[in-house]
Amino acid sequence: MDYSKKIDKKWQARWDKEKVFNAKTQGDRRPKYYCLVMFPYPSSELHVGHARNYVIGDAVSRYKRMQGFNVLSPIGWDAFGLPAENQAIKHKIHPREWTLKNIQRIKEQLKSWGIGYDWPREIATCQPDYYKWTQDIFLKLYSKGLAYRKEAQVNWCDSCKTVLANEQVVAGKCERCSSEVIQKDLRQWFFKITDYAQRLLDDLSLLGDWPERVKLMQENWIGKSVGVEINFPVQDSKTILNCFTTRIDTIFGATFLGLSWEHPAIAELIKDSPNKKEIELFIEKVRNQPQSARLIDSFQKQGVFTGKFALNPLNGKKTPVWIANYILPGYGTGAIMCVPAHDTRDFEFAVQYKLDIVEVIRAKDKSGAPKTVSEVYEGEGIMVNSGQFNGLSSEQGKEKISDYLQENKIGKRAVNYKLRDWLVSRQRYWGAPIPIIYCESCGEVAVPDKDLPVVLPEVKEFLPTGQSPLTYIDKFIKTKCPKCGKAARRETDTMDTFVDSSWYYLRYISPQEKKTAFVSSDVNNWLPVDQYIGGVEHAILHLMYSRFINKFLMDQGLIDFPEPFKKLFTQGMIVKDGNKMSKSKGNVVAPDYIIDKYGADIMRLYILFMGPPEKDAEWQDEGLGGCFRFIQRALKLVDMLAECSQNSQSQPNVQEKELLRKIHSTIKEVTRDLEGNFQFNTAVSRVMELVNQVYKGINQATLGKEVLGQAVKTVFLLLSPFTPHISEEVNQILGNKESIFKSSWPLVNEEYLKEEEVEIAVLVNGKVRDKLKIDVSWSKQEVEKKALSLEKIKNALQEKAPKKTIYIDRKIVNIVT
RNA sequence: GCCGAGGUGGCGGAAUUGGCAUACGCGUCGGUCUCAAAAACCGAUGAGGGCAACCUCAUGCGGGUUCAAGUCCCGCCCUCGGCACCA
Repeated sequence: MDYSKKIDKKWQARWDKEKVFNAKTQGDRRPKYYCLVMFPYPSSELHVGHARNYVIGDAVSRYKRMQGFNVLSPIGWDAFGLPAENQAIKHKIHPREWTLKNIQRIKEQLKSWGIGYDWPREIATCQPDYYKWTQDIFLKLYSKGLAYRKEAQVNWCDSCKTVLANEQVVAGKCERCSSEVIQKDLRQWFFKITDYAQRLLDDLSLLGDWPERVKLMQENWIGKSVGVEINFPVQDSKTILNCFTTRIDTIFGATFLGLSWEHPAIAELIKDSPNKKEIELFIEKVRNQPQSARLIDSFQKQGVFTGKFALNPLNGKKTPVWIANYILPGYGTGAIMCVPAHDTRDFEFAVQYKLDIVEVIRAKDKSGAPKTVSEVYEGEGIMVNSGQFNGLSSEQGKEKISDYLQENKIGKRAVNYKLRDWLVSRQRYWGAPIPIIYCESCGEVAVPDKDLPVVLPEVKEFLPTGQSPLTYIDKFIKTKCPKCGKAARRETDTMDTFVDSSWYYLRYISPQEKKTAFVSSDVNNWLPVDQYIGGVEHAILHLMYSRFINKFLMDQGLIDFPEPFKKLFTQGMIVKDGNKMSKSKGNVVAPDYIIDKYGADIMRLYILFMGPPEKDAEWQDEGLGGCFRFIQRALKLVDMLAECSQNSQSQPNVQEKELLRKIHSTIKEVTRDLEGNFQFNTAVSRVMELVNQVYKGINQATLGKEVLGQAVKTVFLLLSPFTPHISEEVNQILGNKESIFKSSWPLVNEEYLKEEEVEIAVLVNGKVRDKLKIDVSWSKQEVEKKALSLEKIKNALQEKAPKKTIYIDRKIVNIVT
């Protein structure tokens, strides 16, 4: 038989008609399995790199279906947001049009690859019946004080003309357009994700089936530090400087205090200073420095003395207060105690401005104050020059001093996180409007539930100006206050796309639901997602936001599971010529020509076969040819089977026995590959081996119809998650009426795996010298005796007497002299 | 700088977790078919040496443990990813 595109179309239509992929969320007795792929962002058509995600997801869901699970595999569109809007502007069309066009195109692509989705559950985040509920979740957060507006220094991309979340700034540049991100003081909307920092950290331990590296990335991003806050009173002033430190054991070495340039106490400290002008100039200079300037190695530590001294609360020592450019305003209290002897950053600063350096922690092999940066000891040790705490270890010192601070009310134990609140407002058009109204007399008012959704109005101009385009739509802005009925105006910012995608996996369960975002009881039955599949680029952004929203919804009693995604698989990128595929590099591999030349199954097979799915892989067109030849070879067996007239004997002959063993060992290994961490590449190669062995038997004309039939059937059953169209066709040719995906995954018959005779390696002093066929019933002594009688072994031994022999059952025998 | 992943033929990559390194595929070479080419099929293919049977050396480098190491331990080198003055 030949494989042609007709076969693809034929089976795609059949699957649709027979609703093979439409799950019943209620009343199905089979165990549920929710297989979710990260939904596509429709800003352009898909290439083979994208295809990997969907092909893997499809292979998993088809496999699980054959294993007897009630599988849910939905799809939708992450359809709001900057990339679509930017593309639309570039092509001079409305973002909606652009997006819907792409959705149409991608849908065709996914269908032509035979990816089996539950299409009636399709959702798009840009549709009012979806974003109504995004707004609803916003208001739920708002009512709990977890969505709030504040004036803050925020990341601003001047090319995209909008603010960005911390997570969307990569090395000081905009994640989307790579232009320099600057800091602006703006009034913006935030989600209080920091309230969940500890739980987001703790619950990583519930995620046993997540890749370790993703959990580590989240852990680092949350960045928990345990320490103390300590008060330094300033001389001749009412000001008290509160510093956070994780190394309170070094307090006696604090020779100066450092303030960030935004510290609120600065104005008070310098108000009478003769150098006021100079200090203000310095602050202005630092404030205007771009973020990326701090990332380069040559970044110069600079500072200015305030003229004030603070008193060390432990020894009363006078400590100069400086303002320094290396102290971050957004972390801790924005003020630190600086210990140059035990912190390289403080050391560099101290050297530059000739400040004191006092050793207070003695390392095993070092002593004395450091003279160069490399001598700075940052580890723990024994406390010295530390008054009553001398002789304690750092660990004991931390405890003792923390107690001392609490008792004397000059400080307290404290915890800090690097995680910042999630900035969710955007000054752009293509997003869900933030459902808030401003009233002169009532202030900030939530849009009542009955008025949702706040529909995104049609506009003609959506070019970014730094103001949301909605600002110019009078009809949209002008409204009435829901509380007092007076004239009021609407919030004009839209929400970050990551808000849309932080809950979509809940909507799939009841996508048409009109009364609520999701039906709790159904969601509780179907979630958490059993298998989530997507790119590692979402390790922090989407996956952290979703975990946060999930926890929030649990706290509201709306769902009963703490984590949304039980198991996570992050597939590697497909690269071409060593580079990520991109239009600008001109190295995009579009799937159309592959489908045209070879058909969908060959592309699917190659994508799965090209390498371990979690690793990056280099696309090579030649690899497709290999998969094509393999399928041709396998299909030829179907014809050979039809023509085979050789009836099997009642007892299988030697080759048939071997083939039966191979069939069942292949089932066993392929199943193990799929059950483990989706080792599709080895699964495919094992089926290739099986086919190779069938050919050996056929060439020797030793295979009867019965065994050959079993082999052919097994080959295509095992391949069916990977090459579904071909497998369906063969399944039909073999006389089955039902879809192969309604049949069950083959089972191993252990009987066939039993061997009477095996070949083992015979080693002399660890080196293989010969092979030996043994009967599995033989004892060690018998094997040893046989091995010693081999010519090659005698030669290798050269008359030396064996000292001992190691026999590993059915594997090797090693003779040691 | 800190954290993580990895380094195996000409290439993509296997190796049941300490037990026959290089499965499977690509590529290359040789053969069959053909006027010829392509396709297809069959065979060979880690490196070096030898007429040969065979021998020696090979999993980034250097040590170690073991009857046995790609796999375990110690010390380096290199590549890729994340974070980046977080006190």
